[in-house]
Amino acid sequence: MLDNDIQTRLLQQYPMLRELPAADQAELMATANVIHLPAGAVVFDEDQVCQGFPMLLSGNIRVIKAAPNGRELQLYRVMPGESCILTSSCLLGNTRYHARGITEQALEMVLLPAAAFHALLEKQESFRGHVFHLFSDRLTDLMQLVSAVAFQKLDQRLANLLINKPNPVHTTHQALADELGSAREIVSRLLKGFAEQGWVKLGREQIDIIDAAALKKFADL
Amino acid sequence: MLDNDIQTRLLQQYPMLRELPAADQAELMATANVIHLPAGAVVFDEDQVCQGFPMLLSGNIRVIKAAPNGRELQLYRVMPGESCILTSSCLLGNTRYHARGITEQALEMVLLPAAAFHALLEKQESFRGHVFHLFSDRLTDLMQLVSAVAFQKLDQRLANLLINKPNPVHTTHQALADELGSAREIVSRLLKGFAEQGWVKLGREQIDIIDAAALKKFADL
DNA sequence: GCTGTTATGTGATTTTTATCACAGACAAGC
DNA sequence: GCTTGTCTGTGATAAAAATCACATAACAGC
Repeated sequence: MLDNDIQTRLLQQYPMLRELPAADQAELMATANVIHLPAGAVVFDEDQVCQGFPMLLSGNIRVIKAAPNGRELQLYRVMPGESCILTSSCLLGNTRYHARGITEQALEMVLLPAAAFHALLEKQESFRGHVFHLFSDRLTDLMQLVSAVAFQKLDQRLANLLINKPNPVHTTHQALADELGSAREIVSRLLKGFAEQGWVKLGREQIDIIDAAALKKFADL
Repeated sequence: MLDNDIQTRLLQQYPMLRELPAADQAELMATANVIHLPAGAVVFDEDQVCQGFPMLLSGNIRVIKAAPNGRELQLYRVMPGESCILTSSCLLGNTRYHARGITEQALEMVLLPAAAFHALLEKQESFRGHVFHLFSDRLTDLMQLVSAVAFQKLDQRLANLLINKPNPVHTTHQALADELGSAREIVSRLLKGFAEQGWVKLGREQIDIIDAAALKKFADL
């Protein structure tokens, strides 16, 4: 059972829930539960069964594919208000997870149990539409990812990654490598190259983007 | 309007349609149309709007991402009885295609117009379930693809590709390269390596797999 | 048979990415 | 201050893939 504060915030992040008939909304609030996780926690992992449909209130989840040798590749991030295509897929197809979800910052989320999710999906056209729209958006991202990994050089992918982050980029080279599915040294060297071009300025856990236009141009060369 | 022969074959390939109420089934048969395409035809392309939901009777579609430099990568194949996740996604999210679909052999398919697709999805739980199950399966494939492209070496991916095709593999090195997103020369050389190991025997447009077990072992090393 | 087309083999070379092995730099805590 | 741990820079190599440039081989149609 969700308390009042949580309910308010849930409706703020997922306004589609407001469109539910009062009874359904009440039932949702009664059957869902809140989950708190610290940063770096594993939300779900490869081959695990899916527990329910997550709706994020704060924090976010990095969904990654881990390679046996310790390298990883980020598939996408789930932010508050968004949905996790993998979870939807598991729930719809009754399959297991094929990736790992890790909290980036401390996470607060409402988990709608599988049965309730299915019931809502069945009854409520608006809910369904919303879920599938999110689903479709994410698939588009995944396609771009495949194409980038297959055809683009790492330097272009890195440039693209940088310009899609808020300007002084506050992160480590290792974290960037993990998003790209590569190794830290490579990222360091490529960044050095960018710095020599005058496109960025490097600092500890910080990258200042000086010439975003040049980066952009380089990224989709 | 579909003729009787087509209707019969459609129901054979997509038995889920039998579960529809007679009226809905009749309407579907009335609004859908048959499309014939020769081998190598473009069924849909990047940035195109989605026309409807395809159901294949014979032939198949290769769904690929094309790189600007002429290289390509196969995302998946659609066979009779299956559905195209990209099309579903476009229809659900009202977005455009993000890949290209090309017929491999001559194609015969029934196209359910977008409006009819949405109506069925709305009304018929069984239809919905089926569509989403296929959706989910395909997503799993896509995840495996991302992970393979990101982490596996080409020789392993090639080995894996070979053992998943009917034995004597009848295809060209270029076609294999296109499936893998690589270049023909590389595939030729790797195949030569396999032949030297005694795993395959090479011929023109034909690869005989002699030691599938060894290939398999090598593939998921 | 000859001819054009498509498929394959292969050497030489370059580019890109990965790996290993440290050295230095910076920050936080004592 | 010093110590410890994390982050970054960098050289040396190696490995994997891509690219270029042809040579040969097989087949298809006259």
